[in-house]
Amino acid sequence: MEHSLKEFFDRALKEVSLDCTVFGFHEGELKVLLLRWKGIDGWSLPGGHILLDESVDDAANRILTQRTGLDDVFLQQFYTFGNVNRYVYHPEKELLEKMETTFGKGFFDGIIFRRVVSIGYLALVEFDQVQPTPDWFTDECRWWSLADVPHLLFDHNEMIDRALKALRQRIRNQPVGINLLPEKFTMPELQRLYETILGRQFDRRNFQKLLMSYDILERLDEKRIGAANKSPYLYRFVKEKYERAAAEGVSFTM
Amino acid sequence: MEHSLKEFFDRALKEVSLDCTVFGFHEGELKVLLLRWKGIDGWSLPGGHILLDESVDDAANRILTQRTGLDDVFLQQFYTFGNVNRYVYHPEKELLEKMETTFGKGFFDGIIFRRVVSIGYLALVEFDQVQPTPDWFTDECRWWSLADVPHLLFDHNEMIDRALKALRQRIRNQPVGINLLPEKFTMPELQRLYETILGRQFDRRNFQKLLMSYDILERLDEKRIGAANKSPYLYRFVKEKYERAAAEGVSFTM
DNA sequence: TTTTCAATGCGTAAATTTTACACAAAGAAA
DNA sequence: TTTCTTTGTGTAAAATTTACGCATTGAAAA
Repeated sequence: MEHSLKEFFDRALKEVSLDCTVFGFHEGELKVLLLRWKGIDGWSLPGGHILLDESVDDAANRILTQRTGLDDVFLQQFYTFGNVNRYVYHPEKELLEKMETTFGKGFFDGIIFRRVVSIGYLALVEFDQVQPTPDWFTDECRWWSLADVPHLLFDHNEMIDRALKALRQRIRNQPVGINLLPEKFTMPELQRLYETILGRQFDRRNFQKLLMSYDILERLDEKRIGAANKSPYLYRFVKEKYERAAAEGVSFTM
Repeated sequence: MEHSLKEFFDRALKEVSLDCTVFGFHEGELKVLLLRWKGIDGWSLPGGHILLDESVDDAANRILTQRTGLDDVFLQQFYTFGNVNRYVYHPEKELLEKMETTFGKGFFDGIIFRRVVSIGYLALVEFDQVQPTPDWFTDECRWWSLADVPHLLFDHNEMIDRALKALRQRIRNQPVGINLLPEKFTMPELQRLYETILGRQFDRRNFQKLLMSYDILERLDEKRIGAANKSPYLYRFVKEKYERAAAEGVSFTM
């Protein structure tokens, strides 16, 4: 990493940033990945700036890989945030001062942030596969339940709200489960995922009927054992069929 | 207008721009508003840069008003374009040289465009109400039928493609007609608008049934006379009801 | 070992929504 | 007056979505 921001921004865009809302699904809850900044006491979404020779999509993938250790995940732009007062939640000046305390006087020399527009990306990852990795800028990297998300820096609470709305829209046309669940899962687990994202309950039998009608799932000869009830079958997505469905679009009508 | 770009960019973001795909509906066709640049022989979407004290949405409205003379129109962000090679279609260097020929040597002094990310906006306007107004940068301002759109500067052809896709999606959840049609219109006119946008035909009777079921249209006691056939009734959107429907979302299921 | 309890697997009937379709009437033009 | 094109209207069939019950499984409790 460079010793000064200036060196970094000689290679990157200053007025545009990119923030990822990373969703995971664990113990029947939707979680979001947040970072605690070094030096200042505040949480935010993982984000970063775009290198000059890198497309915005590439930048999103790079940042996500650096942050979660994951590659090749669902990652789509959903909205670009450009309010004048995006920084109002934590005045920039105060923030810069605190960071200079941490990183040393002169850290910001040659750099003036006039204003930053941020491109919001929505990422869906398999919770168990993620290795949250705090970096040079970050003290801590943690999953939060949506309900518990604290007051974040900048406009990042608004970003999460919009990301969730975007997710709710996209789940209706794309078979999103493959991105949030492990390789093998039961039908009730898949249903709980849908119920959690959409905030509604579905009829067990109708849900199974609809999902199977997409012809993207395969029932395995294995069952999940251990619980005090009838053991449910395990399913998995059939990759080729899934990809065709994702391209053509499904319609989740419940 | 400033005499140098530098003066302008002292007050505006350089690395972010904004381009509007402005759709209008005329003679049963979907049209898009394009500009021909002064100095260089090329067409593009109307766009511009964002002032430092102006939100991105405000900038879009300002640019659109300057360009079309219209205020208070449907205007929504749909995608942000950030490929490294966005300018590949018309190499920036060549473009700058031509512009210096037109605007005078030194026009670009103090300004280096490293790279520009552009936020795409979708605008829907009433064709007859628009007064296309070429500005200082622009030789000509003209409506083009979608099928006839020429090869545009930068990635603007791709922008129109994506804007149309976005429009097709949004027409399914928002009663978009009000933005593209004049105050009063006939049911066949409304149907033709939907058919044009979606590129499909609908049954006349089912279309009327569905649109009336939204409870946002009012049939007037007037008819459109003049054509060699039975005179169709005129309809109009009932504003309050329309706004409630737009907020809650309709579902155009055909 | 037996019983209990909670969750799963499976199929059919009812309700709702979407699609298909035909004929009479209006109005300008021939 | 006739012709021609387009509009206004309602109902039946098809498809989709919703509602719902019972037998079975497997761990835990008795």
